[in-house]
Amino acid sequence: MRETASSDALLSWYDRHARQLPWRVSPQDRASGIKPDPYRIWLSEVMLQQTTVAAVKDYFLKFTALWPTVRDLAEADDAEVMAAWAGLGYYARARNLLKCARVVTDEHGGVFPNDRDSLQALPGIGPYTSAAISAIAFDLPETVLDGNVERVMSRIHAVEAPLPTSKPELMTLAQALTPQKRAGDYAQAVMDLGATICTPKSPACGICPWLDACEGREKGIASELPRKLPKKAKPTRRGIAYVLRNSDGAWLLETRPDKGLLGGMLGWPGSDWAEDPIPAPPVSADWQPAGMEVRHTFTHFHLVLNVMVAEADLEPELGEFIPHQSFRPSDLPTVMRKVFDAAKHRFE
DNA sequence: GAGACGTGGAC
DNA sequence: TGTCCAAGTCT
Repeated sequence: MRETASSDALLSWYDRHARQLPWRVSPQDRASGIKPDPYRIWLSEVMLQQTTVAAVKDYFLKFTALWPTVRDLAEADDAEVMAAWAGLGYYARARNLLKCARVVTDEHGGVFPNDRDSLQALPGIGPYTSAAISAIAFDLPETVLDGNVERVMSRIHAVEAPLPTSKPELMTLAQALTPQKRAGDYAQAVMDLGATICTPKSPACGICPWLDACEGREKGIASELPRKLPKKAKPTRRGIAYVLRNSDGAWLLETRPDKGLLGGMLGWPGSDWAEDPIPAPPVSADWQPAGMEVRHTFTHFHLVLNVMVAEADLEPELGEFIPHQSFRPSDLPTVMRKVFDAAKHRFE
């Protein structure tokens, strides 16, 4: 006879096995009355959207060191924030992060609202993040439904319908398990379970606190769940990137338009990215191939970039020369950093 | 509601 | 090398 999954069983496991994370208040500290800082919870949740804990840690520490409060972040320069986010991906998050910090500072007196609807009205905060902040920062009994919770719910209830069709059903199941007390600990507990025990491949069912309640395990299909609709194949696009240095050693870069791919980020001038790109050098110069092409895969296409290099002092129509001293490759999104790595040996 | 939107690590 | 995936949101 299968047992019933209980939030108490999971909370008991969490009390012993909670991960220590830079933004987290441990269950023991919570019990002694320590409350999380909503700013840090919000920042961590935005960074964690579609991003691994390992990748987020250093960025979180850097951001909180540079901007300790939401007001500090609201007053920051856009370019500095985008540069600090470089490498973390999904750059709309950084643009919305700044918008959100400024709305919270200007319209909410620098205090994050503590209800879901107000939170979800803020830029970059959707259904998941509003629930996560409500639960983790304010201990409100909201139900978080992220990829972890979807996987855990689909397994313990053996939901065989594929995502995203099954999402409403998984939400109903998740809500039924959400306790009224210790909502913040519970939300983090179920996500920790998904991240450390109930993993996508080879789940560690033997040490799962919900082992005896898991219908997927009983049926022997836990590791196959959740089922997902097949993905579409990625097309390959091509492009040309132009790396130009002037006689002062400055590099020609441009800030990309806010909308679209790598929006708001620094990058090398280039052609369009298409099946058959049209060359578009930023200035007339003696362009030479760098000798290496750059390969990079985005979420929905593969990119092969031809890298061209030149030295010239002509004033370009687009972009600006960034002085040698203030140019940091780490300020670039990864694909643009790869372009620099492919080009730089030609300037040595 | 389906597609756009990044990256690095695991296998 | 290729595929999958990770605390989603926006349009």
